[in-house]
Amino acid sequence: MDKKTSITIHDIAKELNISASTVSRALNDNPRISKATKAKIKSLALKLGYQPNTIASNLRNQRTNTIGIVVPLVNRHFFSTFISGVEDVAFDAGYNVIISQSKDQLEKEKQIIHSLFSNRVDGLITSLSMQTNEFDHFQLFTNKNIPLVFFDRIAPQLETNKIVVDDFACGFKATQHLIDQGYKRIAHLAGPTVLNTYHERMEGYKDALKKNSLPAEDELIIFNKLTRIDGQEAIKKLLALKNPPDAVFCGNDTSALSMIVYLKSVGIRVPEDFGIVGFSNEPFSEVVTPSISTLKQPAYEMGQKAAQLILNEIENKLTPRSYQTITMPTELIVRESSMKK
Amino acid sequence: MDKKTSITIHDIAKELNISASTVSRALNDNPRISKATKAKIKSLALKLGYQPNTIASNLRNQRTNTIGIVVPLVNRHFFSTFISGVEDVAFDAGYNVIISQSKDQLEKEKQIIHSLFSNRVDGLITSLSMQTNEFDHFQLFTNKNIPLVFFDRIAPQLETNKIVVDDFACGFKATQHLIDQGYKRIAHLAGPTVLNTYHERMEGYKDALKKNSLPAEDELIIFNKLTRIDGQEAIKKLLALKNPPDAVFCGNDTSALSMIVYLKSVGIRVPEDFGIVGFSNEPFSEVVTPSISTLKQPAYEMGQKAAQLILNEIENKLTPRSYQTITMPTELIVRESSMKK
DNA sequence: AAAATTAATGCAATCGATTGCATTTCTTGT
DNA sequence: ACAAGAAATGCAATCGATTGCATTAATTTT
Repeated sequence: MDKKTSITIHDIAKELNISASTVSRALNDNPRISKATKAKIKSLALKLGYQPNTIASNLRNQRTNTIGIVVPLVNRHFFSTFISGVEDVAFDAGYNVIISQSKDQLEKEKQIIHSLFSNRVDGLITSLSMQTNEFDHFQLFTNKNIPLVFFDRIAPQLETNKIVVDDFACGFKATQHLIDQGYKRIAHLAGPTVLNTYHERMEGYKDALKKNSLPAEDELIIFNKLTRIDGQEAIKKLLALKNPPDAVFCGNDTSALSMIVYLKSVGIRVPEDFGIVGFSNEPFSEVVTPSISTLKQPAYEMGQKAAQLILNEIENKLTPRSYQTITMPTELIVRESSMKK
Repeated sequence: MDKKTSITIHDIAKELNISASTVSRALNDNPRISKATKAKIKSLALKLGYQPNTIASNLRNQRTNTIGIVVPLVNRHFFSTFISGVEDVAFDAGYNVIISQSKDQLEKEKQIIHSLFSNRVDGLITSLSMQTNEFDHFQLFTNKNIPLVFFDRIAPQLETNKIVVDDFACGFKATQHLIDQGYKRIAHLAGPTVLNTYHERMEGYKDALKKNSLPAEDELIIFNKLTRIDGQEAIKKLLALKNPPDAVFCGNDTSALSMIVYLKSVGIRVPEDFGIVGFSNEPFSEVVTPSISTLKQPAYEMGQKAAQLILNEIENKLTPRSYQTITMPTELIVRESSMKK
């Protein structure tokens, strides 16, 4: 059972007394090979259980039909759903997907980028780690004109394709909604603003306050990494202010949830006494009590779009290249946590 | 900027007037090369921005340092967390991970398996699709003694390594717990029992009933795919029985949740009037109201274990091989949805 | 200084599939 | 029946890194 070596086109060639080139062409349906020989070759290939060696083919063809994906964490709903979208489109186009996670560490991100380059992926789709503040490692790809698509957390200074949502507008919408609901003093929990996403959300928040002639006080904006614990600490801090807020727009749903839990525990009612809006519509947001108002990003569709974009770039090597930034639609989902009215 | 071809060891060799073999050996720190030449070569490699071509290396070495993973869906918490565990261990060992999703379709699973084989992954970690009822496609791997690890949804009839939890015991624990809480008539929502996991959970459920001299009536067991809608339809059916149950052990948390939502909507109180236990401890289970009692599987640790197992197998080609089935610990997490007492 | 070791490097084949450029085989027309 | 053209197949190089077996260079021994 345990064949020492795999069946290769040479084995087939030998058995049929023809050349390996003919076998290769036959298996690729090259019109230069006669119907008869093709049939002979294919049936023998089947019989011997021939499986092409993609590595050899890749080496010769200088392409791997593989797309690399680097995300901060694969087990975060937004990212895994995005990946699912990429994977589906890629699979249908005959591409494989190699996935790595940066764990939000710049060093790991660098290592991964090098590794994927050495593996000669045909394109790279990525969202930056929280620590990423330099971009030299991406030059491996840009220098050689290997298609590169950023999504969500992008590198604004690099000329590449990008898939984003309008985080500024999202921040604005969320804040405006809280204002419309009658909340008077609105705080914001922001993530690391080196990342465009968190920065834009915050700016949208500020803009909404300004447009409504509300105070945008520094003490109302708290920066951290938006974990569960971060959310809890942030809400404690906010409630301890001389003049505490009566609503918070949170940079993600996780921190929004932990705020709700904390508020419940100290007897502050949501949404009656306090309004909360989160971000990214995690699966739990719909089902907790109170359910969390949030901004929905079309993660799966973003993945599909990213894949389409990169496949298009891979297959139609356009020169000179033009890069697009695609902004995907978002939706403010109003749920209980902010329904004061 | 746009170099036509990449730098290869031959380019380095030519520039230094030495042979490619020497360059190769130097870069791999082969002791046969003198310190001086190594230094010369490495510094030039750095200067030229040499990046090894992993494809070429893989072809020659007959190994890819790549592990394939096939799961039903990457954006399901259990699977993405498992993947995260695999990825972490694999990365530290210098391995890449190629991920595909079967979408619970047998045909897609087959295609993927072939593709991963052709890509010559060094090992394969997989959990079966819901449709998988034949296993011939895995012979590609078993025949050639390529390490194969099943997890969660395994193929009992194949001799391979396996990572599982004791689903039987889980089903038993869940049911016993409901009994202990004073529920009298306990139903079960089962997934497709071609899959060992759902089958075992059901058997555990039955066994618990028997041990407690409770009736195990056919009408109390419903089979479907455990989606949200499936859960809702199941609970409707159960409530419509002449003699309806007062508790359900659900095959997953999703269906458990949708049952809770439905029960709320018709004014049946959980856990006072009706008890619910789910399975797999989805992130939402902890935060919904009432929170869902469930069985926690150590997804991340299972991924780590699977990776360790397969790496060990890859790196110490043992013959004859011995296969192990590793049963990981689970935990019944008792929350509100079943706390009658 | 010649012989014997040891150290350092090079040659050429290999991994398996692909492909430009022959070469051979088969048709067709006259 | 034979030249000319078309059709089918083969040769050999290529993709880039690796490695067993030389070969050359440097060092030590006598």
